[in-house]
Order: sequence, then structure tokens, then C-alpha cells
Amino acid sequence: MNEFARPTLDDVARAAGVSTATVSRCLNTPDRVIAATRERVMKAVDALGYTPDFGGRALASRRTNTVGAIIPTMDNAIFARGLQAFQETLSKCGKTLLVASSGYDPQREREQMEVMASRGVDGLLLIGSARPESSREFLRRRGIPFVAAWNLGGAEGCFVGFDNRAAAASLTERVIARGHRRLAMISGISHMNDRAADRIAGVLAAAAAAGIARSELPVIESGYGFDDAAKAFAELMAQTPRPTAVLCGNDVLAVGAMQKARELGLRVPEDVSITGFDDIDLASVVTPKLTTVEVPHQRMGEAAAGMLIKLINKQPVEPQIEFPTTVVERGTLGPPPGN
Amino acid sequence: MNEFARPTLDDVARAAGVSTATVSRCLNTPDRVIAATRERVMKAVDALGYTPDFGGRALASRRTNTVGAIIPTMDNAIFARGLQAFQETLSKCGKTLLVASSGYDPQREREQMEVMASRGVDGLLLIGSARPESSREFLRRRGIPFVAAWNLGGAEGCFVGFDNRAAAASLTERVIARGHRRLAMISGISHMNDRAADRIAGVLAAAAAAGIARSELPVIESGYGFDDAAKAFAELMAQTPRPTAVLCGNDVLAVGAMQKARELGLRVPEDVSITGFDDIDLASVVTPKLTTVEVPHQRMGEAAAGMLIKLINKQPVEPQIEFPTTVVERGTLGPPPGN
DNA sequence: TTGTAGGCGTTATCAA
DNA sequence: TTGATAACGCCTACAA
Repeated sequence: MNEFARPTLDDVARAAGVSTATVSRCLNTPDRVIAATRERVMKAVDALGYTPDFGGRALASRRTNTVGAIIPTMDNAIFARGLQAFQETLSKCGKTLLVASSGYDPQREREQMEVMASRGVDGLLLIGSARPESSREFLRRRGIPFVAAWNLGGAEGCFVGFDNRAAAASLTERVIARGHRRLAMISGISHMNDRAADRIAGVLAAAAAAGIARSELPVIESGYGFDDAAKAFAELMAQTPRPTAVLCGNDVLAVGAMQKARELGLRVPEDVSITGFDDIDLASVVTPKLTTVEVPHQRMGEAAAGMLIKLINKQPVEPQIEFPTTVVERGTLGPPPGN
Repeated sequence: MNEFARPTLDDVARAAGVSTATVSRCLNTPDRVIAATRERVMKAVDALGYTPDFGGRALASRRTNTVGAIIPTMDNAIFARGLQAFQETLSKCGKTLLVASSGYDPQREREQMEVMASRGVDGLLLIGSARPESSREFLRRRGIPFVAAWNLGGAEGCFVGFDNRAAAASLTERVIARGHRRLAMISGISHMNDRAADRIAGVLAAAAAAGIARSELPVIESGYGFDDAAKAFAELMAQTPRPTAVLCGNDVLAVGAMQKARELGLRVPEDVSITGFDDIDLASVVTPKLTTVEVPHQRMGEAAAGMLIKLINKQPVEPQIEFPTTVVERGTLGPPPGN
């Protein structure tokens, strides 16, 4: 054996004086090997510093012990957090994580799905379930187990998430209960993004229930940066009558709005109330602290990993794990001005 | 061919009326195949929906087109940002990213290195270069190309980073120039973390150059949470004489310190100045905005990917890419009280 | 330019 | 409990 080449099963087998089959069994199903031989084999294994070859193993066993995750972006703290938890849980189960990002683009998501498939991932983590039929068809055809996270779902598939719509509605009710009637919303782009769409729907539903006309509730869909939100906020503040409360689709947007408010000389919450969604670190660091909706991102990441692993092992799973959310009232929601 | 089985090279070859070798060539070295046949083959490829099998390819070619990254945690915005850029760049080059996290623990980092190695990654991204000799030995033995990022290095290896020491020193000089003499530092844990260690060294060096005795510059090494930093800050503020400026090893620590300052009824910067490091989003969102050091994390991620790819392709690389950093003065640094 | 054929390292099926 | 041995799907000299 070449001194620099990686040792193979064969080398180990020869060193231990057994067949390759036995070595393989020692590694994969140790209990099917008598203790004495197993010990001898294991000694040879780490004498040689043997580690199994991934390609060979994948080829022969049709399994990669690899799972993929396609998320919009890791730049967003909520996905980064969730992904971290997802990865750690996977790691504990001996699986490793392949990551790709879609940049919120269904086309790129689809491409990454193909990449993942060709990498032979055993399962897939996807965010949300709004995607073109062709992508869903692809998943079905390939028969790749997957879970959709960060939202709840309709009929098909497995979900680990929370009720975006209900959470948004409940936050909106709180705002209305404070006496606000002139609401506005800054949302993320809702196209092919069910989290954003559901949050809009929730706000609208709560407003409607309170007798606020749809036409009196401007909704601006904005990009995901502070600046985008700031611009949207300025636009909103230029309207007459001016909204007294601006509900934002996530904390980043809310903070962007707060910054613009300060620039405009508007006090929060005295002149205008602002709310967020997600409760990331940012939320409790701004002044005043952001009123927002708390979501257990890390626990969702863990749960998603657990469910996916069950799916891969063909164990029974409940089709949906729902997490509760909580409105956390902090400093950016007050009564409307002049009350 | 079974209707549900994935098509293989063989299926494509038969469908196109050529040999498997030709199909393989069409996929890997298209220019070595005449246009007419190539076209025929490609038609068959997507008629069948063929995608190459990863295991087979890895086994035969001894390459996985996969690179690994082992980072302390994705919870930290700076690594998440960098990783995002790293991944995108890789993706453009047809490589996919395997991620693992060490939780700042050299032992876990080592385990993940072994996982990555056994996955057959073509290259590895590591953070920093402080790690046990045994880990470095492992890398050497396996001959896995890797780049160390977020810092600059000594002799061996490739680096994409910046000069933590110099940046910290330069920030400290600014603080001293404002008239501060009683400094203190809240650092991350410096054991096996050269970024943290270098930042401490930079602060100390600048202080020494200004004639400030080491014994008069307390340094507390704290965990990475807001709370840890808050606790450290409280400890610092309890000392007499009280430091007039607290330099923090990163922005998260600085924000934790700011929160505690507010709790203690201390105004920033009137009663005490605070500085950070990294310039993450957090920094410009707190009130007052944080004086910190700006570091181009995304560009570092891209550069690291580029360098690693060259390394993998055995192209020549400069051993080190250094990025500049800038002190950004915002609101948390003022003159010492009573000046 | 294309085809033939051997081998990559493992797992899995059968026998022994 | 163990050992032979045939896949697994692809790449790549080498030959045609």
C-alpha cells in the first residue's frame, strides 16, 4: 500500500486478517460481529487511520447521510439562527448539512433544488411552501423527503412553523385596542413568500374585523434592507391623513422605519407607533425597544431537523408541528397622538 | 428501465445511441465531442431527466466539488454574513457548501474536521489559525487545501483577513487621543481564538505606547452574549478609579455594555465611552450609534472562496489577502467626563 | 471523434 | 459469525 494513499477497507481487512465484509460490518452493524474480531478490526482501523470513503459508501448504500437546506439568505438573523440549530441537531445524528441560498428567488431556489438532488441529499429543508408548481412537481418526482418551515401548510407535505396570519392578526388587535384606527403596513415582498403574504392577510383581517376599510390601510411591499423600509416609511408619512401606527412585516423593516422616523423628527411612539415581527436581537436594542412578535426560531430549527430525520428513516410523523408565538409589548407602541 | 428508478449514464447512452463514455464526455468536457452527437445526447439527457449520481462520480473522479466550512457559529452576524458571501461565490463555480459549527470549541472543531474529511471535501474554510497542533497535523496529513479567514497568519497556510491587532490599536489610539487614560476592555475568550487575542494585544500595545501601565488597564474576558458583557461591564464600573472608556472586543459585547450602562444610570458617552468592533447592523441601530471598526465581512467571504478554489485547482495564489479596516466614529466615544 | 473495458471503495446477498 | 463476490454509477486510459 502506497504510504500516502488513504487506506481502504481492503487495507484494514488485510491488516486485521479478515474479509472486507467483516470490516464493513464492524463499522456499520458492530453487533453482528463477535467481540474478539471486532476488537482486532478496530485496532487495525485506527492504526491505519482509516476513514470510510464517502463516494464508495454513497454509491453502494444509496444514502449520503447528507441533508440540504435552501434558505432565502443567511444574512437574515432569523434564518441564521434557525439554520444553526438545524445544523447542530443534524450533527448530533451523524448527518451533515449542505446549504444553499435562493435570495428569495423561486427560480434560484429551483436550481438549488436540482443541485441538492444531484448531490443525493437524503432530505431537504425548505422555507415556506409558496413555490411554482413545477418546483413542487420536481420534489414529488424525485421523491425527496422534505419539510417546509417557518409557516404552516395546507394539505400536502410536512410543516414546522407557526401561524403567521394569526400572529399578525393578534398583534394588530393589540394596536387597535390602543385606539389606533389609521393603520399602515410595510411588508416584505409577498410574491412567492407565504410568510409575508400571511402576515399581510392577518393585519388586514384584524383591521376589517374592527371595521377599518381596506382602502384606508395602505400596504407597501418593500425590499429587505433598512433603507428600503425607511423609504417606504417616508412615503407613508407623506400621506394625509397620516397613519398613526405602522405595522412592519419584520423587525428589520421596523428598525428601518424607526430610523427614518427619527430623521423626520417624529417621536416613537408619541407621534407614531411602530411594530415589528420576529423578535430578533435588534428588537430589544433599539430605543425605544420594539413591540414585536416573538417566534422560537431555534426550536423550530431543531424540530425541523428532528422531523426530517424521521421522514428519512420512514418513521411516522405528525404532518405539522406548530409553535406558539407571543406578542411582546415594549416601547414602540403607544396610544395614537392626541388621545 | 424501471420507471421510478433514476436514469443512469447507461440509460442515456442507450437512448442517444452512443456509448457511456461519450455521454460522460458531453457532461464533463463538451468540447471533446462533436456538436451533432452532443446535441443528440443532451436531448436524451433532459428527456430522461438525467442527473449524474454523486456517489458514482465522487468514487470515479476522486473529487466531490464540495467544500466545507467550519465556523464558530452562525448566530453571530459576522460569520453569517461572510458565510453567505462564501456560499454564493462557491455556488457560481458549481461547488456546494457543507457547513459545520464548532461553538468556539477546538475539540468540536477537530471532530468536524474529521467529518468534513470523511465527506471528501475538496477544500476547507476555517476561522482563524489558533488551534491545537494535533488539528494542524491532521490537516497536513490529509493534504486538504484550506484557507484560514478573519485573521492574518504567520508562516504556513493561506489567509484572507485583516490585521486585528493593528485595527484594535488604531481604535485605541483614537480613544486615547480624546483624552482618556483610564481604559478597560471587555474581550471575547482569547483561548484558541486569535482574533480575540490579537485585539487585546492591539489595545494593550497602543496603551503602552501612550504610557499607560498594563496594571491600570483591566481586561475581562467574557462570553459572547449581551448578558455576559453586561455583567463584565458592571464589574468594571465597580472599580475605583472607574474606567472612562471601555473598549469591547466586538459589537455584541459593546451593545451589552451599553445596555448595562443605561441600567446603571450612566450616560454614554458623557459618563463613560464605549467602543465596539466589526460594525454589524446592531452598531448603527443603538442610541447613540456605536463607534466601532468596520470590517468588510462579505468581501472577505468572497475572497476566501476565490482563494480556496484556486488552491483546489492548484493554481498559484498569493499566500495572504489582507483587507483594510476603518475606524468609524459615531456617538459612543466622547471625551472623558470632567474634561 | 468515439467506443471498450477496467477500476474507484463500499455495501449487500448468499453460502459456508 | 464470517467470507466470496456481485453490484452500485461513473470516469478515463487506451484502442479503434
